[in-house]
Amino acid sequence: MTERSQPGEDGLSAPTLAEATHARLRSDILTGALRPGERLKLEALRDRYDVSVNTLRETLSRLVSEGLVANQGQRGFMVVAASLADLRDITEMRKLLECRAVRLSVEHADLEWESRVVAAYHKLSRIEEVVEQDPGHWGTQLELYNRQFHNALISACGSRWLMTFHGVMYDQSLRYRMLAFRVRDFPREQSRAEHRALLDAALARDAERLAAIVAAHITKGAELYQEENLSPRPARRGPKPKK
Amino acid sequence: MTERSQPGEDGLSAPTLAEATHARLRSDILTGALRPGERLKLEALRDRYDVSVNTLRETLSRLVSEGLVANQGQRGFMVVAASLADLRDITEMRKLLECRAVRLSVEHADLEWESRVVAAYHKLSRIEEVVEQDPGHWGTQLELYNRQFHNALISACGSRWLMTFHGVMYDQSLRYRMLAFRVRDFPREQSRAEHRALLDAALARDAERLAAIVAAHITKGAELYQEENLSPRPARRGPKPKK
DNA sequence: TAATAGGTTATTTGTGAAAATATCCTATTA
DNA sequence: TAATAGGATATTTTCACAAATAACCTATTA
Repeated sequence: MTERSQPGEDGLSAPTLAEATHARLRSDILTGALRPGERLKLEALRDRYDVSVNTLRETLSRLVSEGLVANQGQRGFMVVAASLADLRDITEMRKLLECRAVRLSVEHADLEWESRVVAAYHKLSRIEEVVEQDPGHWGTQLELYNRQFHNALISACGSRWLMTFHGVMYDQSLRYRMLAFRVRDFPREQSRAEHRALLDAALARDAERLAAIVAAHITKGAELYQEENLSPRPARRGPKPKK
Repeated sequence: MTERSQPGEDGLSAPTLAEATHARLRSDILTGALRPGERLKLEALRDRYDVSVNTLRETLSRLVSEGLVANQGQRGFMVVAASLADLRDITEMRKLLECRAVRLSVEHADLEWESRVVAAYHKLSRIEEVVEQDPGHWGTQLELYNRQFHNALISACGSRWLMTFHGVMYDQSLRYRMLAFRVRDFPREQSRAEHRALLDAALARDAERLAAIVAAHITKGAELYQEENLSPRPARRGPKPKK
């Protein structure tokens, strides 16, 4: 067996192997290392992640509930397919949730919230500068700070469920963003300007303006991805699609 | 080993034991047979459901993602606690989602949708009559038809994710309803009147009115449950709460 | 040549038991 | 008496292997 992780390095690391595997698989799906529609054979995954089949099964079951893996009956697991219709659905849903959340956040705003927003913006802004000059290499770090900024904006909404559902939608949209990453370059300048506008609106505690910018930001973000590298069939080799 | 289920009785029954167990556990949590905060020891569950520990683990992991079970670290699983704050959160969330969904449904309305709504209302209405005279015995059937009616109302919204999230919130609110079932009698007449109003508004395709009634319906439903039989601690017997 | 039946392989599903970890009880000491 | 250390028990976590099922290939027939 592989050695267990350090007993509590940062106090928050997941001590169980199953949780660690869950995070790894999830990450591999979100980054596109595991492509949409790809079949997830247990033995192959066992080799790749070096854990037992049962642990994988537990992990995959959780990912099914999170909408990242599909399970159809007795024919195993696969990465959920990607489609333009799905992307549209996710985009609309994320707009609904995030707009509502920022409105609530402004309602309940306090100094703590403001500070979190400012701090998150600072990190994001800095990494954006770095990426500007060395694109490609710091992509994942930028994505992390991007998420943390959006999370900070809604962090005072006071609804655990709203945060949860928003997180799911953010993950889903992130996957589509990652799938398109290699094809088109992201319009960084425009994105930076919008983040700045979000910060300003938040500090001004202008809920309407904030929600409007959020909606526009999300819409624009989603418009970039066309169906170019979404679908790829998992390469069914059997000539028997069964009717 | 226990025998497997019939190979496809109604064409929709889950063929795998894990899925069946998932449904059973989920049902037991929603009906309150497993109380909030109750510790879910694997061996005890193994006896109760007659499946192996691994299958249970898979099942429980899925329920964690669905927000019905909590998992804290290496200390096993438990039914998620219930609280008034959580109920309020769920109620607001369900209002947001269901109102949006009925509005979209009216937008995309067609004859198929209308028929589904009418059919679901008919079933619900009939079982309501039955329950009126023999309360208590047909409770679960009423809950089933209630859910199907609400599902029919939003079934034309065109958003898979909206349906999914609404389903989660409906489950959660159902759990609270079931927890309060033994204490207070449900105001059946008022509920019936509201269902009738929902049907009328749907057939009139009046989105605004429909959304307004939905919001009121959900709010009233949630106001009934006070914190009487929510919390019950799982009876920690160890005197060492560790700081 | 197309289609089907049979057997073979690949994959999933489920079980029991071992290792790791937490919890609990008891006795010893200050 | 209170508190701590040590060992015993209970529980979770993980694995390796067996049964059940689906996928695949080949040969035989119409």
